[in-house]
Amino acid sequence: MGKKLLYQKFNHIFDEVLIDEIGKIGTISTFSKDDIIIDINQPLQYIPLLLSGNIKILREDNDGNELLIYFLEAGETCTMSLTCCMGTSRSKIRAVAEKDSSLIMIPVQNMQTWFHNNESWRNFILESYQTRFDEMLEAIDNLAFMKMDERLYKYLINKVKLHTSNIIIVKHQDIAEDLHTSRVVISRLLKQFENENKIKLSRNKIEIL
Amino acid sequence: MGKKLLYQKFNHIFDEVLIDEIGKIGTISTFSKDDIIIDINQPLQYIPLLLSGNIKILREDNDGNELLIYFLEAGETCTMSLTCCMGTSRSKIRAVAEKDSSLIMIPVQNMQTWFHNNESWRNFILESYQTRFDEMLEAIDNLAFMKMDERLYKYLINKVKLHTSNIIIVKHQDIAEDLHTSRVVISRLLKQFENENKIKLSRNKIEIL
DNA sequence: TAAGTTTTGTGATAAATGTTACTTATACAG
DNA sequence: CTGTATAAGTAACATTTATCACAAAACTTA
Repeated sequence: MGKKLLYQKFNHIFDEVLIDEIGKIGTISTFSKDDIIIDINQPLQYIPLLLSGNIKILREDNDGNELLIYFLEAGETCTMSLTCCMGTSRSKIRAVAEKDSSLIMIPVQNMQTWFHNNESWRNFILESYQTRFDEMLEAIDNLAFMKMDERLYKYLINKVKLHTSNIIIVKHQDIAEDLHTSRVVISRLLKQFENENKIKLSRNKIEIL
Repeated sequence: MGKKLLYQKFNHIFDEVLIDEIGKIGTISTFSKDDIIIDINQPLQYIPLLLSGNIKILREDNDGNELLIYFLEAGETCTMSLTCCMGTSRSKIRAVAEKDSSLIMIPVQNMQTWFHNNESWRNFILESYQTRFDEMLEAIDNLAFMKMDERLYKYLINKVKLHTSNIIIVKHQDIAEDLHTSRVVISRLLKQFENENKIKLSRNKIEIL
């Protein structure tokens, strides 16, 4: 089942030899919504490829406050902790399942071998870095050039795309944590959006109009 | 002369075959302080390797306001616009010479060939991505978790390291542009640092104590 | 040497965000 | 069905940052 998903999602990225090898070596893992997949400072022994679901990548400050950097989606380039590509031992980010997700975990040792021996893996790694790099640039832009209301609205639009639904189930507190701000600020801005007919609010639920 | 620098800076990173080839194909360019090396939306046809000097990498918002993302230094991994590694046609960042710098420009076509044929180049590219990725994470942390005074102080410390001098020649307006804030805010914070005996101020000059 | 220009510092005010407290509404558990 | 817990909205106030205006000091140019 998982191997089937692997083929389905990656057959246009990896050559068949590599897919077979990944299928043999990799371990399928499933995570429920809100499960921590990788934690900060956790030793990295696997490269996870996302088969289904989606994942949010977070940074943490010295006081334990978090910030969402970007979301990962299935089927797309989904190297999560890019430090693992280099065999660096500990994660600098936290990966949390945004919804129920399944991944195939590949032992890190193979990464280097494939990197030298397999052209499709090399291209995949390079493309993953590039995609992540672009998303980091976007995260920097959001923080440096946007006010909180703009960041919030963009966040809501991203959630809608991710869940392919105009209604997102989320608490104001959760949004505040992702955006590294206070719950009151988020409640105020959301109310303002409602007054501007951009969204409709209910408890635990936001509908983007 | 430039070829000598190339050997000196990169002989422990690249194998000899690659260094020779870079020396043959590459064009040495020199830039003066404040020269624009790569501009935003500029078509990318070369991969620049930094031989000497240092460079600052900037983002720009829709109104033309800039933000410093990170500095590049010579001899270290110095892939500047990582998009060029993928043959992406236009730059998303602006690269400006922080001090007089020299670079060797490699036509982009070779990048892909070497990437598949040369292990030392592959390792170099991978390591460059990783280094830049770490610096982007740091830029995100600075923006999300730090107040302007902390960012400013860190900026000053970085400048000191870059120029290997406790005295940096810079205008308040330039700092304000790098940190994407207003000149008045920077002048006030610097004055406060002086009052706290962290720095000593003169016109066009700051000495870190 | 004087005039002009540039840089810096300060004051006043505004806007954005953060924090604390509290009330109200809604969902959940027994 | 009721009590409790949780989530959301609002008020008041504080802090940080941004903007505008202007004066003073220092540097440059003629």
